Amino acid sequence: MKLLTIGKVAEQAGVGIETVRFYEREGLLEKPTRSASGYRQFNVDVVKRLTFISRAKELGFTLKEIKELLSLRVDSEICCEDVKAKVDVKIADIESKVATLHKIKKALVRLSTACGKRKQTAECAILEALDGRKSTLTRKE
Amino acid sequence: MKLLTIGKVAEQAGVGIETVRFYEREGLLEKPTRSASGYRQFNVDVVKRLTFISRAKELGFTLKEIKELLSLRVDSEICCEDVKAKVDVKIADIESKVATLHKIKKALVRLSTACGKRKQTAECAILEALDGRKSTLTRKE
DNA sequence: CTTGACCCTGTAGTATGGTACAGGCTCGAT
DNA sequence: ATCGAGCCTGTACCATACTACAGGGTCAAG
Repeated sequence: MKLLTIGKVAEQAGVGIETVRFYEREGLLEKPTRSASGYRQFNVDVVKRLTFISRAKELGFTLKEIKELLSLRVDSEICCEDVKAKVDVKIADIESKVATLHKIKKALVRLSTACGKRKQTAECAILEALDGRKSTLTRKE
Repeated sequence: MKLLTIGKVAEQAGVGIETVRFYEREGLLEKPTRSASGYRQFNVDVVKRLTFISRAKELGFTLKEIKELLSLRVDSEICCEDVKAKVDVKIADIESKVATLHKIKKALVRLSTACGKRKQTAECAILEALDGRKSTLTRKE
């Protein structure tokens, strides 16, 4: 089992060293073991976790939500019914996000194809895309 | 053409009054006309714009990116080639987001169905979902 | 055995996206 | 005419998610 220093982990995950320490403080990464001199010794799989966090952030999940997503796995060995309920909420969340993205994309595609053909039709396409529908995303209180 | 006060606009869009003023300052909403006494007079379509901003935010777009998305429509009458290029970048962006969401969703579905059946198989599903793929999302520098 | 790259803790500062006053004017119903 | 709800500007503050020191210890190559 290979152990990495914080610098290696950060580099491989494409994040800053301070960010790794920050995530550790915030409980998104579990506390690593320490060398005799106090250096953090990370397991390689932390890189994967960091990558996941970065992606999830790009998708509009907050660190709090990401922490929940990540904890689903750990908790799943404890109380399965609860976890299933939580997971299903997240799934609905994601489906809603995907649906909204599809609408925006459709509007953009319309804009793109209209470009250079009939300019007038493209007007307001983006705004119209989401017209009238109420968001079903769970509120971040 | 109906004009609305800031309070009405905020209420109808489900955001705070301060938020509307903030977006105006940041250039996400164009400066509304003013009444003799200085009250803002918003056109009804601002509600739509505000709703769009809220949704887009949930999808991980920054206000800066949202501003760009919204400006695509206005600019489209000015320089079409440029706009098309920008729009196409946004489309690729969205496709990448959707793809990542699908992966996370798949992992969650796996977790959900595994729940209560074979507990062991669900382990790490979420992390494995995104393993090894590099994000193609455009960086927010 | 030194020197430079790397690590430690702790604290402070930054950017983003709001949110909350303070202090004051306005509008409309009574 | 007056009183409360609503609007104005301006400034200050907040949470989130980092980012950047300061001041000091560690490790390994030469």
